[in-house]
Amino acid sequence: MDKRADNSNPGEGPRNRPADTGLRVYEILRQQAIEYGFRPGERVNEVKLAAELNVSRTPVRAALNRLVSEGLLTLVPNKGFYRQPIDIDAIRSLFELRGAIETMSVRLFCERATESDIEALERQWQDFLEERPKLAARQIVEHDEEFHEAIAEGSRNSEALRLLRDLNSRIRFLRVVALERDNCKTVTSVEHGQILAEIKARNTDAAVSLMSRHINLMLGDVTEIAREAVVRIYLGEDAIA
Amino acid sequence: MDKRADNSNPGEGPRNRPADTGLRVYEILRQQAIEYGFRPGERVNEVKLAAELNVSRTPVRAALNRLVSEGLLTLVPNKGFYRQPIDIDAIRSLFELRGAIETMSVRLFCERATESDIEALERQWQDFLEERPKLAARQIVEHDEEFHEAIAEGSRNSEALRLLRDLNSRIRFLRVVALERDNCKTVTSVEHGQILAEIKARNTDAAVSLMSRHINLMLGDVTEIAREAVVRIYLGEDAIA
DNA sequence: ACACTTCCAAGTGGATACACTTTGCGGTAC
DNA sequence: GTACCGCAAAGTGTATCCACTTGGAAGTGT
Repeated sequence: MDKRADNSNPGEGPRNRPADTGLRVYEILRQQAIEYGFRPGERVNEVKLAAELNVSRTPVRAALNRLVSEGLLTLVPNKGFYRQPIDIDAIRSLFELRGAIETMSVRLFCERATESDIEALERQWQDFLEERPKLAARQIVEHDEEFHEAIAEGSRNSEALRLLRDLNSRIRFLRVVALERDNCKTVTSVEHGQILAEIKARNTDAAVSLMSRHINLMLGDVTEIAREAVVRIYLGEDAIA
Repeated sequence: MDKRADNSNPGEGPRNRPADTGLRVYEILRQQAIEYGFRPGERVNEVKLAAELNVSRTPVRAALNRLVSEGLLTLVPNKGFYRQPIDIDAIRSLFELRGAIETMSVRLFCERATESDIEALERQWQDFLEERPKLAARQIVEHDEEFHEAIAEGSRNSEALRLLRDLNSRIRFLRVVALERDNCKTVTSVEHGQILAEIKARNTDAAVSLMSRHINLMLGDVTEIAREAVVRIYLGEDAIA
């Protein structure tokens, strides 16, 4: 049976564009991996995935291969792909690494950003301030990521930006969990305001040290956060309540 | 025709272990990409590669997909895989990024390394000192990478180590070219010695600033190095002489 | 009852088949 | 001579097929 959608009838319709199923599958699986739709340590069943997505195993395998290089999965020969387990050391490493990237970024941003870069950053920050009360934890984290990624972008270092996006997606789940656990008591936006002020004054060192503190705040709680995350993964959303 | 090796005759031989062709192909192609066996910007022909390696397109595509996520290739839908072009800004970004990782690593190394970590590092450095005169540029670069990777390892940050290895392989070619151009005038090992001394004294700040200088040395010449690299890629080894 | 072997189902890894897209070349109309 | 059309070769993207590995359940002997 042809698994492809029902537009096999001739005459009209946008026709099959098989070329983009690859991208589509990749994005779905990436999202699923990030959100721990695959449980940590769990084996990923290619056949089942292919069936769920109504495609063959080929694009599934292509996507999984890429996710291996992104650090989300591992591949055990003759066994298959496994979601990377939650490893406290690895998580700590990721947060530390993010700290190093961000401090570099803010330093370079101070040196290289144009006035309009700074204006854009400030506008983004103010929009966030307004919207924040209405937002769920996950959206707050995403906005936070955008702020930091904007800085990385203004730092004119394309590789740092790329890496930061990677790191962010790998720790997003944990940050959301942490934020929900704290009942959103985190003061992200205030600190962003302070950093912004120093950036505007081009006080590189002050901005860098603020950023460093801002990022490393979470390092102490990594173990607790990871524990909470495991609960969430295995018991679902409402386990917290 | 069956492309597999001639051990199809029954009775003996280690039999086909088709499982590891995937890994083999991946490593070969990765090496080839790193060394610019694929020219920058060039399209990678899957069929030709598969034929050269005597495998089908499947493992080739798997490897290429992973190399996309490693930043060595890009994928253009319906066109194919392309070797990432040599882009001055991207290269500068990579060197900057490496600087950030290395300074973090040496800082954490000073804080976390055991005495035996330090002893091992020193032994490694001295071995390098002895061998260095006999070594070609490429081997020198590889030894240099090992020194820095040992520091990253001692910093107890697995992700930084992983990333550093990635970055190193992506800039290795350029570093080899730079070293050959300079007629090996670079004073890597002396600087390594200085860094080592500060590490042994656990002078974190001094070690960090030495490292920072050590890494950023090359940043100024990036444009020149890239130009030289292009010559090498297109004209072969002896173009320099 | 327990250990050992055998065999089968599930699943991965690789090869091949096939559909679609791109591209360059040659022919034709103007 | 030039612009356009169409066709065919080359090559990518997906599906399917087959070989091999793994793991476990059922069966057998002690």
